[in-house]
This record gives sequence, structure tokens and C-alpha cells, in this order.
Amino acid sequence: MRSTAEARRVTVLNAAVSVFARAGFHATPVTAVAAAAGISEAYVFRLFSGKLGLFVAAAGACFDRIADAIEAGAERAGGDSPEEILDAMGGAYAELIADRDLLLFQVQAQAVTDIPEVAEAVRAGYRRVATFVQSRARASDAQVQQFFAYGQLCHLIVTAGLEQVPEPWARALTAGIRHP
Amino acid sequence: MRSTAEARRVTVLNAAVSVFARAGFHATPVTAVAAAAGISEAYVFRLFSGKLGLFVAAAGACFDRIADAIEAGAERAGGDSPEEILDAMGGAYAELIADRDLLLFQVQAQAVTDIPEVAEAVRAGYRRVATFVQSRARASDAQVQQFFAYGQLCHLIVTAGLEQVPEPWARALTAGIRHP
DNA sequence: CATGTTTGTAAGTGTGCACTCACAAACAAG
DNA sequence: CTTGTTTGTGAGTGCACACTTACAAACATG
Repeated sequence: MRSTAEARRVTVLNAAVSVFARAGFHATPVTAVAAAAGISEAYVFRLFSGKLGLFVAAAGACFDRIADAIEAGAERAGGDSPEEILDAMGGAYAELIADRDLLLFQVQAQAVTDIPEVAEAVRAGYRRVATFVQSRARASDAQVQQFFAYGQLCHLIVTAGLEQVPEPWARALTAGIRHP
Repeated sequence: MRSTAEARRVTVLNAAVSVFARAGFHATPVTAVAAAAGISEAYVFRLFSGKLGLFVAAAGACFDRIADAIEAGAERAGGDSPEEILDAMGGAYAELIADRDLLLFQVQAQAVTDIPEVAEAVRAGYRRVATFVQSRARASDAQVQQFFAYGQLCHLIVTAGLEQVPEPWARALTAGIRHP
């Protein structure tokens, strides 16, 4: 016994978020996740109930990390007005998704919401993040909505590579968005 | 000869947008598109250069329809202030994506932007739509950015099925969004 | 009618991948 | 040391699917 199963699961989930983020659920073979985690494909299937179970668990891990980052960001807010706290949360989120894995995984998860288990995992993730944002920042519905709207805009900017496009329309879409 | 190849291509592209929208590029067999279009799989491969060529062509058709709808919506605007024109465009877009196919196809396309040809097609689509919105509405960069941010929010609302969720956080995210 | 072109398909072919199983080594407990 | 449990893998199995090929029927042109 080199390691406990629970520790392996954590390793595998980190690898899974990274690997699924690039090509998505259907285009990513479990072999790729196993290789990234440094174990055999067969053992991944013992640790998780099939490829779908692995993906759903990875989604949970992804939203956990996002929620933790936003929570930590709120602690570092300059003041306690909704605007200041939302700004601090946005900054923490921007920092977190600098490596792109968490952002791209969210996009991939949204793309396979025709699988009910995935849709439920996405809802659970946003439930956790949105309720925290609203209650912690004491923000209005409209402010929360705006917070997530511009978060979703980041998804487009990154997937389409708009920060590399010098044309005016792309500059308009990326203006003021923190370093993605 | 029942039909010309060009007419068939149009039929196939409409079917492709619909079918790819549900399960995405990698999870959709070309057989499914062929069946939806009412022709054989082999003929689809003669009409398009492989599955990727079909998907990229479908992306072009998708953004064509979106651009046309927004253009037509702008014509029906109540006044000629940026706000009124943007509002009319938003309404036309909301109407167009009521059937979900065009919205879900965009999500699927964004999910496979690791394929360079798809990324370029997505950029081309948004280039066309964004430049039109900006020039036709004479809107500021910030207004254009907001327009697309809330458009992207619609993607989340629909894929996660948030309009079915009665909890407060979901109501905040969906508030005021026109009937998706 | 003969010849050529375009539309259309049935029947493969090869490969990649989800998932399984039989088996082995490390550790624990008595 | 023996017996049992957990960690771990190599070697399959079967199926789905992208793409091809050989062939046929519809139409055009002389």
C-alpha cells in the first residue's frame, strides 16, 4: 500500500480537473486522467464509479476551489460595502482562474449538462457560490446578477482567445476585465 | 437527382445545428446528423470535408442566423438611442433562442475551441455580431460589453436550467432576463 | 440511345476507448 | 507464519464511430 484510497482520489481529482478542462468530457479518455495522476486506468475505475462519476466528482472539486477562493477574497476586502466586497471577490476569482483550468472546466461542464448528473453538479456549484456571494456581500439581486454576468463573459473571452485580438470589438468586450 | 448538392448542404446544416446543440461535437455521431437530415452518413461526408468541416460550417450558419435576427430586431427599435436599439436587439435575440438550438450550439462551440478551426469560427461569429451591434446602436464600449455579458449569462441560465429553480439565488440570476 | 456527370447509398475497415477480470504485491492482525 | 484486506496493474473484450470504397440510379447532352 503506497497510499490510501482517499489520498489517491484527491490526486486523481486534481488531474481530472486539469485534463477534462482542455478537451472536455467526451473527448478525454480516462487513460489521460490516469496518466496525469500517475496511476493505471484500471485503478481510476476502482476509485470512481465510471467516467461520469469521475467527472461529477471533479466538478465538485472545481466549485469547492472556486468557493474557497471567493471566500478568502472577501476577507481581504478594503471595506464592507457590497461594492467593495464584490470587487474583492472578483479580484480573487480573477487570480484563481489565471491558470485557466478552473474556468475551462466550468465551460466543459456547462456543455454536458444534457447529462442530468452533470446539470445537478453545476447547479450545486453555483448554488454554493451564488448564495455565498449574496449573503456575504449583502448585495442586491441586480448586483449579484451583474457579478455572474461578467464572470460568464470571462468564459467567452478566454475560450475565444479575445485578449489576443487587437480589433476594436474585441477590445470593447475585454475592457476592464482583470487579467484572464 | 432529387436535389442539388447546395440545397442538401443547407438541409444538413440546419440538422447539424440542432443535433450538435444537444450533445456537442464529440458526443454526436455523424450518423445522427445524417438521420436528422434524412440522408445517408456517406453522403454527408461527400458534402462536407469530415466531421470537423461540418461542425465549422454549422457554426457559420448559426452565427448567420443570430446576426440576421439582431439586424432585423434593430429595425423594429422604438427610437434611435443606443439604449432603445440595444433593447430591441436583446429582445430579438431572446425571441430567436427560445427554441434553445442556437444558444446551446454556441455553448458547444465554445467548449471545443481547443480545435483551432472552431476557435476561429467562434471569433468570426462574434466579430460579425459585435461589430454590428456597436456600429448600428452607436453604443459605447461599456454598453456593448454589458450586452454580451448578459447574453453569456443566458447561456448559464439555460444550460443549468436555472429558470426551473425556485431558490432565491437562482431567481436573482434570472431576474429580468427575457423568457429563455 | 450512348456517354458523362451528379446524386445517393450499402457495406465495409480500422481504430480508439469504456469498462472488466484475473492476478500480484504491500500491509495488518492474530 | 498465516490469513485477510487494501492497493495496484496488465491484458483483454466488445462496441461505437469516423471515414472509405464500390456501386447504382437519376438526370443532362449530343
